[in-house]
This record gives sequence, C-alpha cells and structure tokens, in this order.
Amino acid sequence: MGRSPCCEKAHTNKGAWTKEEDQRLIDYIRTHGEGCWRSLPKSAGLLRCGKSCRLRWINYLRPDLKRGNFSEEEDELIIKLHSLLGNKWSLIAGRLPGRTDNEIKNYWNTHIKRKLMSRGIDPQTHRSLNEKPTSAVVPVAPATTTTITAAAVTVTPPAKPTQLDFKSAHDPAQSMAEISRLLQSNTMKANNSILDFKFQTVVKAESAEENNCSSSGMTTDEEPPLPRPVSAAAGGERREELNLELTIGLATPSSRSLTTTRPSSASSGNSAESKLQFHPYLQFSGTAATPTTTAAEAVCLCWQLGGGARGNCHCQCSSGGRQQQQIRYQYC
DNA sequence: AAAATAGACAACCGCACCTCT
DNA sequence: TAGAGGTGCGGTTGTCTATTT
Repeated sequence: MGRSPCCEKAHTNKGAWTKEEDQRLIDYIRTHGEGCWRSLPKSAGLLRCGKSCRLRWINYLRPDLKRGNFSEEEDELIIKLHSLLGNKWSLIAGRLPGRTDNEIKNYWNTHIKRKLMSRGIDPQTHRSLNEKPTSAVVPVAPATTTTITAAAVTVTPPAKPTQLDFKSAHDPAQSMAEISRLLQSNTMKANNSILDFKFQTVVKAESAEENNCSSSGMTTDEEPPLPRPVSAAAGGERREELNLELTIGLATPSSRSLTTTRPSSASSGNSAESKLQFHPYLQFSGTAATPTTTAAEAVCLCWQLGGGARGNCHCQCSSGGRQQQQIRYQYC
C-alpha cells in the first residue's frame, strides 16, 4: 500500500503566495510555533499543502532570514563548503546564518557556477578545467589509487546530533587538507561541534606491498602522507573496503576556550556561531575490512598535520581476520 | 514599442530518513 | 521488526522581471 498523500491536492492552492496567505501563516506560527506542518494549513485556515507552508516559512517568511545579495566572503565560504560537502545545501546553509538551503542552491546555480567556470574551475569537482579528468580515482600513493565511492558525515553538535550523508568524489587527504585550511583560516566559524566524518573508500591496490606500521619521522611541514597501500595478494589487484571516521574536535575538553553565542534553540544551526579560539584536532579512526582475503593484513594510515607533537604511530593494529586501526591525523 | 530571450528565484515534486507504534 | 506518518532535502519546474533585438 502506498503512502497517503500529504494533503488534499484537489482543495489546495498552488503557485505564488498572496500577502494574505503569508500573513495568516506568520500569525499562526507566531501564536503556535512551528511544527506539525501537516495539520497547520487547516488550523491556520490556509488552503495550502503542509509542505508548501513549511517551505514558505523556512525560505521566505522566517524573521531571521538575511535578505539581499551575498557578500564576497559568503561566496568563498559557499565554494569551500561545497568542495567539502557537495550539493548538501542544508549543511552549507547551516554555516551561513540567515541563508536558506534553497537560496544557496539557487545562488550556486545562477552565480557561483559561472564564477567558478570563469576561473577555470569545474564547479562539481572543484578541479581545474584543464586538469585531466580523473573522475573519482585519485592517485594517493605510489602504486596505489584510492576511490572514494561514498561518504558519510556525522555532525554532532553538543545539543542535537545530526546524521548527514553525502557522496563525495574527494579523497580523504584532500578533504582533510581542506578542513584544516578552513580551521586555520577561521572561516569555518563552527559552533563547538564534534564532526565525525565517515569515509567509505575503496582502496585499489595495484601492487603487492607489505605495510609496516610506523609513522615516525613524519614532518609537519609537508602535506600529510597518503595512506600506504593496503597489502595485496602477490601480483593481484584487489579492492578494499575501508571505513574511516574522522573526528574534528577540540584539543582537549579542558583546554577549550570559546567565545560562544549560543543559539537559544537547537532547531537551527543558522544562529549558532561560535568562533574557534582553540587548536582543534582532527582525528581519523577507521576500520578496514578485507573481505576477499584470508590472511590478516594491516592497514596503517597515520597522518599528521600542523605543529603537534610528533610521535610514533598511534595505530592499535589488532590481529585477527578483520583489522581495526586507529588513524590519527592531528592538527595542533 | 513589442517580441524574444535570459536570468533569477520561488515553489513544487518525489524520495529518503526518522520516529513512533 | 515492519509499517505508517511526518518531515526534510535535493532536483526540477514555473513564473516573473530585466535585457536585448
């Protein structure tokens, strides 16, 4: 049995909203608050679909909306966030107070796309248009390619955890570097969220190479070293499923130093704007599954960035048919 | 001045996810 | 655990306005 329609289509208005309808909706929400969009139209005396009311309120009538043109800073932030998150407009909107996902989406399609094209940048991949199309396959280490086939992001604000999912054509190193840049430049005026990125990657090992588990000698001035290839059966080509979780958090809970303007409500991230005044750390932890092999194999992915303590590999490689490693990617 | 075209943005649609029972 | 209902999201379409021919 199919789902019942969200509203009586025969008795609902469509198209542009009139001033009277707007006023009715505003009045109703001022009195009763948001919520239960399905029953709202009837209660408010509107001949509209609940979804339509919700959209009208969120995209147009909400009092905290910022009207007017996008600033250059907003442009750049949108571009950066899009390179990280893809077409996750609601996520991007969450970082732009007073802007809606719909507005940003439209703005992207009408302005930013063109702007990037004029810069010679592909709006979808954020790569140079002159660059050879690599699709989603990015060389990450000698004799290794990494293909990100899917990714999931968990944003865990203190008050309200949110599960986000997105597909990304970026490799973890690129995304990590981008996140790091944002944090360093303070353009990511994040609330004090803990972000957990789960990258599901397919590592295509093209040559047999044994991993060892050592990251000593890493320098902090370099780009983070790329994952070492997953060991492969001699001469064979194998694809590995690798789930990585990335945590962006605070260096230590006790060392937090925040100037925070906390939203009174956790319902929207738009008003949440806490400036990071601490040194965040980025941490990868992951589990690598080796579904097609029988021997226990280690995957060591130790990346480090910034001026943090150098040290030995933090891997906690366990033996067994399925390996679990902790991959620490630290920025201090 | 009128018609054609392009640009901008509001709104709709269908699907996916989440929660509740 | 499965199904139903509610909500949110992303892609697409429709409509209005500005510009060009």
